[in-house]
Amino acid sequence: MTVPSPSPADPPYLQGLNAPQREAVLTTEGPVLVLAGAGTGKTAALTARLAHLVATRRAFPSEILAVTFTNKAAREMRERVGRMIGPAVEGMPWLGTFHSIGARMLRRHAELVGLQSNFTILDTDDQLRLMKQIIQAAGIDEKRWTARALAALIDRWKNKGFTPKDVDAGESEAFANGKGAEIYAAYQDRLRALNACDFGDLLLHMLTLFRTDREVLEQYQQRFRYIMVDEYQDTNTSQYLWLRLLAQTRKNICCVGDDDQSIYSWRGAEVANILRFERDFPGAAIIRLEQNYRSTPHILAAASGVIAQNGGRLGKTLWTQADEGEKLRVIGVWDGPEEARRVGDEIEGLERQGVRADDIAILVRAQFQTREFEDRFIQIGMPYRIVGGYRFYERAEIRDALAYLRLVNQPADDLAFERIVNVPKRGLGDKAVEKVHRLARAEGVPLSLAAARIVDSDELTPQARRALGRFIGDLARWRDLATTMNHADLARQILDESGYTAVLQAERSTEASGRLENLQELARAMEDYETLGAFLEHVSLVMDNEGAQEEAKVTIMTIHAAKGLEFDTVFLAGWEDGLFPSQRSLDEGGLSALEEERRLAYVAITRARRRCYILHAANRRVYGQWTSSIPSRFIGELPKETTDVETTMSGGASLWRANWSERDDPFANVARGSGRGPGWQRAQGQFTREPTRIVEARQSAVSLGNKGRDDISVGMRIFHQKFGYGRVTAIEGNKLEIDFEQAGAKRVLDSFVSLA
DNA sequence: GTTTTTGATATTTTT
DNA sequence: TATCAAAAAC
Repeated sequence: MTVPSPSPADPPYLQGLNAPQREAVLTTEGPVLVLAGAGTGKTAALTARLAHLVATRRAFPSEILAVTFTNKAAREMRERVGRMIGPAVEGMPWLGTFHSIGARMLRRHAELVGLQSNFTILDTDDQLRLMKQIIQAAGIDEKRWTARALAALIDRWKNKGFTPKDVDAGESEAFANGKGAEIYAAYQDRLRALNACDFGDLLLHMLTLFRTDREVLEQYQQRFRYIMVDEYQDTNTSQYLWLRLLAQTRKNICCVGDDDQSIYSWRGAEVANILRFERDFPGAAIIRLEQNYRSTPHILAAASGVIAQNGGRLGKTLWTQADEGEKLRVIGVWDGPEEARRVGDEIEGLERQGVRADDIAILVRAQFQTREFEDRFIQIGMPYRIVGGYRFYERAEIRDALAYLRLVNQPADDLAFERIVNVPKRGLGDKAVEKVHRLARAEGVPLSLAAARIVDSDELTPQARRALGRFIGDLARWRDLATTMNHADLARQILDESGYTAVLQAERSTEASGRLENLQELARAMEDYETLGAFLEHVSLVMDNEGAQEEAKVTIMTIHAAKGLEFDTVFLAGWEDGLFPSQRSLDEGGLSALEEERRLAYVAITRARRRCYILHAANRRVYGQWTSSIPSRFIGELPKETTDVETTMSGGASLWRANWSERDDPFANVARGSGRGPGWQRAQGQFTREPTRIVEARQSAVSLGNKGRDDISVGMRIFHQKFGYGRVTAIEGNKLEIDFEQAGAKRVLDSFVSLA
């Protein structure tokens, strides 16, 4: 296809796009694969394409299926398309994540798979608790086959598009004493009885329907004139089959992705899907977006140098018109704390040069690495933000409150019932709940119904009977109120009348007051939704909540969480063999696991616009044990001319090297011999060393401190934002040593505490 | 029925 | 080293 050159007559959505981007927009008919490298304006092309389809009346907005993986990506696309085509974007019900679209479809056809349309969407936590019950019922050794492992197994099957019938005997044999498929079937039966489904089901149920019910499939094939898929490299088999069925008749499917950024294979993503696109859709147009608008040539060269070590790539050559910029800096330090200190120092230096904290990110391989930085930043008073960790809707108090609401919304939700039947404590222990369980099983009814019946009998002790009766009565009343009352107010009333708030108020700790605030925030968030059902759906599908971004902060997060983001300055911490690439990927998984780690390295480097620091430490504490390690092999793959290497160890490179020299390392010969064997790094790990020098360094830093405030003295009780209440045990300049009631002994800056 | 003690167990986590 | 869940003690 010939690509029109830019002209003033271009519609607005084409302006500012380069030639390949235009081609991606204008090639509307037939299958299209857009290979979009990091920072090549993928989203711009995708949204313009959507606008183009609507503007040229090729399809109504409601006839376009546009799927993403994250809510964030979906939201962003909706906003950008809205800016181009105006309010017509409101009529795009089929722009969303795989799961939200799957849920929307499934609610319309729920009865065809044996569910009611108000089914509950279970999260991982519910899933696990359910699995535990099934394991017990099946009489399987819980130690050998944990609920976690079996849930993961079923997840994997669902990702592959397997229903219990499709699990072949060989695979079933290998798990849970050959009961794999049986457990899977039992799990599905339970879900149906609970009128619930898990994340995998949102796709799998629809896939099954598409396969078995021609009418349903044709209805959607007819409707979707055009299909667009973002991050195609992350699709799993079930999603792939789902898409292929939908695209079968019209074949207007446009997939955008980057095989080099496939980092979710452990979540079921199949890079193969993108690699074989041409075979699946013969005659597909392949468009490469290779002009990078994000990073400097040095950063691109470094990223390319690393990813070039991988085999089986579709291959892209990123280029840029940007100025050369700074080289990457590879910094070797003695240990984890020094790494954090060093990064803190660099950031302070950058801020003095006018770099804003929002433009800086620290990316780590694993969540536990964030702690070292958190400790340091609290100490020096640097504002930071940790992305990931617990999310709002995963907090215990929120999940409790949600369980109440779920039970009001859907009486058959046994998992919700179990969660809160004795929360807050109302004297209904295992014994009482067990009786309700038995009755429910015997009569084949939900727990809440069984509970209502058992209250009318003399099965329970008078105390339990009274408590359960009250609970059931409350539930009935709330359900009644739900028909008339605004649901946010209902939530507040439920929390009050159940005694949940009272218990927290009685607790009087910082934690408890935080929880109360969270609950208030929950009720407030409910006001944004039309119905209780709509709110619960939102919660199930959107596990994150965006808190308002107040002040400029440095962001600390995992590389996985950083995918799709960009920052001026990026610090990549912990580039050591065994941590990154992870020990797991070195021990098992073979070449493909290592290559995924390498793609992760590629993603990490390409997050940087202008400056990229890579750090590695000689010693690190892992699970409380000091472990020494060598720089990541990925550092060796960085092209020499793009990097500056330095080490901050006072002893210089010799000391650094001494750490694994033959002089005191019994495994040195193994190490030098193979250098690549999977086992030797672990052997290296046995060799530990206590870094006494660090303690001295800390003390000297303290003595340099300012003179501090004069309203605090030893023995005073103070309050700290993060650590709560504590007593001052020592003062050194502006630094305080405090014995916190909750957090134990910590060293903090005096400006961060207030008098209690 | 609730609280304390022990003990095993640890990546990445879009939905 | 922390955490979280199951077992034991209260």
